[in-house]
Amino acid sequence: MSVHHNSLGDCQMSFTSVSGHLFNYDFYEDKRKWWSCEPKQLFTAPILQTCSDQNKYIKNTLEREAKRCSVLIIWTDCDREGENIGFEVITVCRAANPRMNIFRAHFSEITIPSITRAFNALIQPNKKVSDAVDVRQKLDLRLGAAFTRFLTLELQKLVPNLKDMYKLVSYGSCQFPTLGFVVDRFKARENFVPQKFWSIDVHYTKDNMNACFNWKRVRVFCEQSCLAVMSKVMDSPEAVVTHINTKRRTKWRPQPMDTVTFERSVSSKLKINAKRAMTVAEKLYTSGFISYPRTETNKFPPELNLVSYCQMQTASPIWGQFAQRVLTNGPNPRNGTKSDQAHPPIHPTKYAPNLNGEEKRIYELIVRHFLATLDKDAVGYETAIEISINEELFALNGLRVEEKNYLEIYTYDKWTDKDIPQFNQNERFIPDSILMTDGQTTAPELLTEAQLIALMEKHGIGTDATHAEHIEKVKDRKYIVETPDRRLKPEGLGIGLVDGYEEIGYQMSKPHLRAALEKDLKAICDGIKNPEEVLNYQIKEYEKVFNESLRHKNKLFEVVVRKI
DNA sequence: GCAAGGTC
Repeated sequence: MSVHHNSLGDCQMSFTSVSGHLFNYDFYEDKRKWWSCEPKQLFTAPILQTCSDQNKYIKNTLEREAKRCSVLIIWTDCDREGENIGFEVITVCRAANPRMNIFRAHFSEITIPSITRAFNALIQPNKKVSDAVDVRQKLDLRLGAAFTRFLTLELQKLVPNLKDMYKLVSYGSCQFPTLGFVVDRFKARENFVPQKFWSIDVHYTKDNMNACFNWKRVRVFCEQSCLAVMSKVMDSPEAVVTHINTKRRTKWRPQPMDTVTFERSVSSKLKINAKRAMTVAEKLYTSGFISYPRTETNKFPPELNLVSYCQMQTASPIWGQFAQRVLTNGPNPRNGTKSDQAHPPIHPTKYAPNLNGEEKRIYELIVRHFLATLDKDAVGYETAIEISINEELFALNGLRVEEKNYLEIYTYDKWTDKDIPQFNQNERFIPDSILMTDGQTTAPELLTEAQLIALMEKHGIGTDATHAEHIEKVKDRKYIVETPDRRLKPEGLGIGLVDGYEEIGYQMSKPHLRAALEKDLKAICDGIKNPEEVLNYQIKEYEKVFNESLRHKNKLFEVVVRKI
């Protein structure tokens, strides 16, 4: 937004917009061809900012408007990338009109109170935050280009028909850790050694119900000790009820939906991939049916008019009555604690009765989730019975769901009654049977997409907008595949790359490197570290890895080639 | 033919 006046009182304003970053870093022309230089040179080769043809129109608009205005107010998202985009706008406008006064609006959602508040409390743009993004951009470009060219070209030398199988072998600071998570789980599964265990179950039929009491020690890994307990129990097999305890239990309704929750829910509950989920969400957003789908916020801002969004849903023949009930009792959101200071949680913004297919299912999930967050937790009563047989303890748990509440709308969650017979304190009985059982521990399953996204978020790999893309990329590179039961399995090339780097002593596929960078970026934002120093340090560290890859390239690629 | 981050 630019203001055509010296003060912010009585003035004319003009609004214009950008669409993501205006500029992108790239190497100069002489280094863009893959064979133009040694990949190693890309660590130090000069780089420049380029503006795509599409973005040139936006740039022209900014320049034109800047010339007519005396004040510039930046209203980009109030997150790290948003601050950087703000500075791209500032650079363009200042070049067109050096006398401009520049301000930054700080707002966390687009509601009238929030916008008004931001306008009345304009601040200065934060260069430090923007600098941190510059460091990330430059580093990602240099590392990505250098390692990707190196890996691809070297491997092509060794495997002449590589091109038929893999169009390129890439490295990226997010791709590799994403791959690493998948490989880690695969290896945990491969290397898993099952362990035998033993347990004891007590069966007793009462009130026409077969009750199975579980051993309080759950299980032991030694057959002899289980046999010892078994013989003690059989010596005097009368059970006495030692405790009866009934407790109120609640099952919590979901928290407002952020992007990661959205992707994970769609992936696990609707069996639709995260990438596809985001594409559909994008479409629902641009059609006006849902709010902005890329958000890290899981609490509703007080200014958001939940009542009106709820009201819209009362038109539905399926969940209209539920929406009405939410309105009567609340709405009563179960807020989380995360906020990206840029967007509210994902919520429906319009009733959409005419959707079909995946759009319909995804919209329905968003609405059901939204209404569920505004309702009440489910309430149940858990009865725990404890019995003692010759001093050995066994337990039986029953559940009675008293109020389903949010579960009525959030049909993806299940919480069902478990009926058990009535018992009295000190009641004695002879069990129908006391059985020693055995089993063995089972290997962890391969990762699901939902689990992988959770890991990425936990370790700071990628952003809300990019998790799904990174997963898609490592699939596209043939580092991993999706199994028929929707689990992620590494392929030979993926395992080879991870092992190859470990072989020469670098954990390129572990999340620590990216996490360390994130920490440095935070330090730049907080003014503790200098951006140039961080950049130089990071480049040097990766250059070391690169040089070692060169020095040990035989060893590195020997491992890779063996696996493909 | 490279990255990751915006966004459509």
